[in-house]
Amino acid sequence: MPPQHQVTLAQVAEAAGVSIATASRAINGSTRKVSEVIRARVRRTAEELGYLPNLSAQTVVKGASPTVAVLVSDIADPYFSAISSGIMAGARQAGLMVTMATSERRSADERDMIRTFRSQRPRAIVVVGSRWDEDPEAQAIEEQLTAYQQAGGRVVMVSQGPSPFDLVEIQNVEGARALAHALVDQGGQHFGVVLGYRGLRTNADRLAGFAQGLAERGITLQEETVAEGAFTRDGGYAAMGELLGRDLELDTVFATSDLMAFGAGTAMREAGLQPGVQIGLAGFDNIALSEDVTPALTTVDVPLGQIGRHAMDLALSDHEEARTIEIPTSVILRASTPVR
Amino acid sequence: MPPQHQVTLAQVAEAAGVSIATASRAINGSTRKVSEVIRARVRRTAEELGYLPNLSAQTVVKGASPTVAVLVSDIADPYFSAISSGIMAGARQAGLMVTMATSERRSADERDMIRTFRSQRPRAIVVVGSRWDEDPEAQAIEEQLTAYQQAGGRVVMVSQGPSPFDLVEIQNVEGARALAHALVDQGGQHFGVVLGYRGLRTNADRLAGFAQGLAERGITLQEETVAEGAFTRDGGYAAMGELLGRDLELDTVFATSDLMAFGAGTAMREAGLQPGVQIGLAGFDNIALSEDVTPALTTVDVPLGQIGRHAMDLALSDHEEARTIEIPTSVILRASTPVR
DNA sequence: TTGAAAGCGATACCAG
DNA sequence: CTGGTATCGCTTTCAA
Repeated sequence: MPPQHQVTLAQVAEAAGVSIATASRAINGSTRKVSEVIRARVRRTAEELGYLPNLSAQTVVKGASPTVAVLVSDIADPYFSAISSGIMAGARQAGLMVTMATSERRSADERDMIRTFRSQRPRAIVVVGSRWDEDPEAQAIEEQLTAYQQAGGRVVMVSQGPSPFDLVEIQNVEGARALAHALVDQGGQHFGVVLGYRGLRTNADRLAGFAQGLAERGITLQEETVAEGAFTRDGGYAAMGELLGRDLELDTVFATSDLMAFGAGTAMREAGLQPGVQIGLAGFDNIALSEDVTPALTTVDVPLGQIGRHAMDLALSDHEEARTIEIPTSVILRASTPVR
Repeated sequence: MPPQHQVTLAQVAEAAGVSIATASRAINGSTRKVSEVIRARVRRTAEELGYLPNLSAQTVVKGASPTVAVLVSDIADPYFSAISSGIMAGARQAGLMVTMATSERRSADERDMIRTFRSQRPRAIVVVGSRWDEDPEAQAIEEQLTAYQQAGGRVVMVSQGPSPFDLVEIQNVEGARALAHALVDQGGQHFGVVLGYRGLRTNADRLAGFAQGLAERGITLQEETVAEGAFTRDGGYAAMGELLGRDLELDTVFATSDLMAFGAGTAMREAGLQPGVQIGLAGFDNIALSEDVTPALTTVDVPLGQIGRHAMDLALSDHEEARTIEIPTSVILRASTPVR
């Protein structure tokens, strides 16, 4: 790292003919006990010299940095980028910087990144993304976060509980269940599921909710009509291919994310099936483009931007007990699931 | 900001029975002149005590933080999130943290954010996104960046030149020109353009390239067949609506981004026109979902992830003169533009 | 109100 | 190789 020559507070003080202490107060003075005259003079001098406070120095003495650290699985995924967008908007309003890292869903990396975050002494750490069942790192991660919290930081998880930390919980089970009801009401009878990794709680919940919803309408979801794949567009494509290869009679397919649904839709078309015509297709998340595809995608709305905002609200609010904010989801029927 | 109680190096040193200096060397010692015995003991002690280095303290004395600051227009836009993803991958490899901010294309905010970035003493600042013509803040921004660079930081711009800084330049003109050729070769004759804000250089370039390409095939793009809108999905929808209202005879529409094309496509359908059948539709960027929509979108590929990587390469490489990396673009013909 | 000086946590130079 | 100490830039008592 090249050393960076910068104007320091001492130089400003000197140029303005005041003490460092006074200069400090004039520029960042919490309790403004500086005469207007001096205050103005110092500020003008700082401006002229191009002074910029050294955030790190401030952090060292204050003990915490005006920063919120965000860990997401994959920023290129519209689900995460939409949530991040909400977080960043909230952070900006609060005058905080955002430091961001992507884990690519590798929990060992996740653990390391949280360590690095802690080194930064951020005001809050927000972890966005589903937890894995039987994650060998889970405990280490929780310990890190707990230690951080005990040292005075705030931890916010975005995904699903239970969590000892603040939580923004997405109602995956309820949403999937409502979707199942709606699809049956539309006349669906033979359902398939394009499932993201089962080990990811989000997928497990969406699957369980969907199966439950079907059951409540007297339909049993068969295990052979469920194909698992990566929780990505490509995973959806592959899983749908597998489903097609099984030679089942499906009239409706539920993919556990919109992204997977897009991939699944392409696989359907390649097999000569038009989603929305010969076969129904539904997703989950209601990402921005789901209404622009043809046919527009039936899905479950998850208010992504709001989630980010709520996460920041929790991160900034000052409370003792861990809180949970429930995020309701709602079914959106579009052309990809025709009424039969 | 709540004070955060943390284990300090001094405590580790004390517990391990060595001096602070030795403890420092044992843990971060660049030139490892510490006996293995002591080194191991100190490290073990640090581990036991849960010591985490204070990054800010390190930054104060070293003069720069192990960080790269990234400014993008809008992280929810797949164009920017894909580039960011590349940047973050590169940063991680280099062991750098990423601090990120979104400007929402407001250049006054952009200026302020760059100031804040500078306060952080990052190793590099990467600015992603098209510049505005006649931007009143342009000079202030350039001054900020220049000052930062003179203080030893690296500046990388991602978009278009000319730039006094390192630059990752996307060949917008060439791409649009090649697209025009391809579309004419497919039999297109009456072209319309759904244009993002003209003031944004990216759009101006894409429009100019497209017009030039058409001209080279003997077709003059009429101004009345160009409709301008926000550089977003909604802008594309609105601009296409406007174009449709003008009652022109168009057989092919070029939108200056895929996102705008998606919006335009929806507007077309609402007007009873099937893209890819009655009318051709092409975009620009080749974002992830452009091949999953129906009909798959003809577009110009921009290797988004690579761009982020290249930006990091420039940010990390140590050179005197500003460099430019040209990013080639290539036409991808898909079903949204039928051969006539 | 203002200034002098004691830290904050860590690095690195200089002796030993 | 190890330790003492000046120093980084800034905030914050504590006096004046």
